[in-house]
Order: sequence, then structure tokens, then C-alpha cells
Amino acid sequence: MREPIDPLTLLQWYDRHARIMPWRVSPGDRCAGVRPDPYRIWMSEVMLQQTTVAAVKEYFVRFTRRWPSVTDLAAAKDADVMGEWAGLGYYARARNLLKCARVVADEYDGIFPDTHDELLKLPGIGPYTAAAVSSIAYDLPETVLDGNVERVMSRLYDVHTPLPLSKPELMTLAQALTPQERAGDYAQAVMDLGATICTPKNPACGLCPWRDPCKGRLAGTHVELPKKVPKKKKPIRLGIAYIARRVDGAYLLETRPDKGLLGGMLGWPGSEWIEGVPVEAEPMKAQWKVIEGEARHTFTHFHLRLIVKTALVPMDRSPDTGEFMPLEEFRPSDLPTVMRKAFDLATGGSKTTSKDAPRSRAK
DNA sequence: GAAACGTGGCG
DNA sequence: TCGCCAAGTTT
Repeated sequence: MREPIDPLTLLQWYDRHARIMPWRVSPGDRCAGVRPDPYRIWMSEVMLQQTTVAAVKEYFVRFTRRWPSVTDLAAAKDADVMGEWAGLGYYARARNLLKCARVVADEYDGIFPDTHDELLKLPGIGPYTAAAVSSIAYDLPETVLDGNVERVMSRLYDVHTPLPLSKPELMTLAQALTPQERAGDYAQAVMDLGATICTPKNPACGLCPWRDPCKGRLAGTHVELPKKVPKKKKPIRLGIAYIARRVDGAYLLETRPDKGLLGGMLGWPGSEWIEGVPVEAEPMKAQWKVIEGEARHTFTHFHLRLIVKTALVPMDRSPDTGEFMPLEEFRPSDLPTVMRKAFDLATGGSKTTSKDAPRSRAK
């Protein structure tokens, strides 16, 4: 061991190579005394849970423009927050985001707590996010252990124990490296390293500030680390979605229950999604017509093939399930992606991806 | 500890 | 087409 693994080496790399993000205070500005806004750090960290930076950026800008402070967010309507989150996935995050904002506004005077333990009590904040907010927003020497840090530590110390069994060991190693000074920049630096240099495939070891002391690279095993327990294969489920349009243009929609898949989101009424043949579940009496093709979508633990049926219904008939939403209140972008795919199939392939179009009237 | 929980990009 | 992966948390 000729050369110790030094956090300062990484900080120097970060000073030159830090990525620019809408929520980030660059190391230069940080040095000049600029402090990050804990509200923005918290929001970015929740959005970044299991989600790529590229996907998050747009949502982050949109959310913080619409709700600039935690008290603004706490006062928002549930449906507005869920609609704004639509498309980002893992919708329990949006429900917990709002819950957390209301707790911070009501019980913490609108100020996020700074300690790991206190942050951990808040909805939607687990060990990673608590450490991220504590270190990045408040510069306390907490250690973040996300997928990037797991990969970097596994390679740096040539850990062959598979995840998630190796987590405690990786945490110990990561904590030992965490500096007392510049803890926030250091946390972001390890994650930037993992995201841009120490990548899952084709790591750019030639550019790595920790190239020389890296035990995995020395052993030649780095590319196969971290080891992971094999994943299960995804079954295929089938379902039917019903898209009813009233003659005045209103669509029949339902708000899904808070628990479970797509909880709290807007969606088309439909059958259960099961591995066998789905049972018809028409939300109202009508001339239902099958649309040719199917909407395909993959969730975390199953593939879905969704048959879509449509109907045009008169004004004087009420549904058994769901409610008609006036055309001027309906934005396809408020739907989770699978529901938007069903809508696109029903309306003839025109893609509806933009959140830019405002509701034609607010009320 | 295991399973549930979304989505899009990439090889 | 398909599996892997991305700044995890909750139950």
C-alpha cells in the first residue's frame, strides 16, 4: 500500500470537475460563502431516488418555480402535486413529499432540521436522504451511501461480497473516508465520481483521481464489482383500460387509492392486472369498442399488456366508477406514463408528452 | 430480509 | 427485444 486513499485528492478533482445542476451550489461559490437552500436540496434528493439526473432536472425546475418554498408546497393541493409529479415514477415519493412539507411547515416553523436523526423521522426520508440533506445543505460530516458510493467503495477496497449483504461493510469503509471539513462537497464528489468516472460499465480509470490506490483496479476485478444477487424474471400481466369520452368532451377518470401501484394518481378505470385473462370491468354501460393493438409498459416487477376500449357516451348517463373530468381541466401530462400510453393508443398515436400546455382555464 | 414501488435510456 | 441501471423508502 504505497499510497493512502485520500479524500482531499477527490475534493481537488471535484473543484475542477463538479457537474453543474439546478440545485447545486458549485464548489467555488460554496467557498465564497454561498449556502444551499435545504428545501431545494431535499427536493432534489427525493426526486433523485432511483432516478437519473437527466430525468429530474426538468421536474426540479418546474416544482421549485411553482412552489419556491416549503410553506408554498405545504399549501398546495394534493392533486396539483400528483399531477406535476406524473411521469417521474415512484409516486409514493410525491405523496410523502407533500406530507413532509406539511410537517416541516407546521411543526418545524418551515425550517428543515439539520441532524440525521431528526431528518430520518420525516416521511420519505430514509438513511440516504437524511445523510444527503445533513451533509450537502448543512455541511455536517454524515456519510451518504447510494448506488454510486456502493460501487466506488466496492472497487476501491475490492469488496467481493454481493449487495445488499455488503452494505454494512461498505458503509464502514465510506464513513472512514468521510472528512470533517467540506462534508457536503465530499458527498457530492463521491457521487459525481461514480456517475462520470467509476461507472457501472467501461469505467474511465485513466481519469480517476483515486486510480493509483484503487485495490479493485490493482486486482483487475473492478469491472465486475459490485457483485449483486441475481434478479427475478418479470412475469407478464394483462389488463383492460376503459376510456369513455362524453359528447361534451369530458373524460371518465378515477383517482387511484393512496396505497399500492400508482397510488394517488389519476387513471382510466379498468380491470385488475393479472397473469391470467382479465375480467371485464366496464365503468358504465356503453358501446365499448376495442382499440387495435395494446399499450405495453414495464413496471418494477412485471410487464403489462393493456387492452384499451373506448366509448362515446351521451350527457344523460352517469358512470358506476370514476367521474367525468371536463375537457378544460384534463391534461394528459397529469397521467402516469402507463395511462398516457393507453390514451395515446386510443387517440390514434399522437404523442402527449409535454407539460407545457396550461389548463385552458383554472378554477 | 424480501417484496413492492415507475420510468427512460442504453448496449 | 431484453436486461441492467439510476443520488432509495416503506412495509
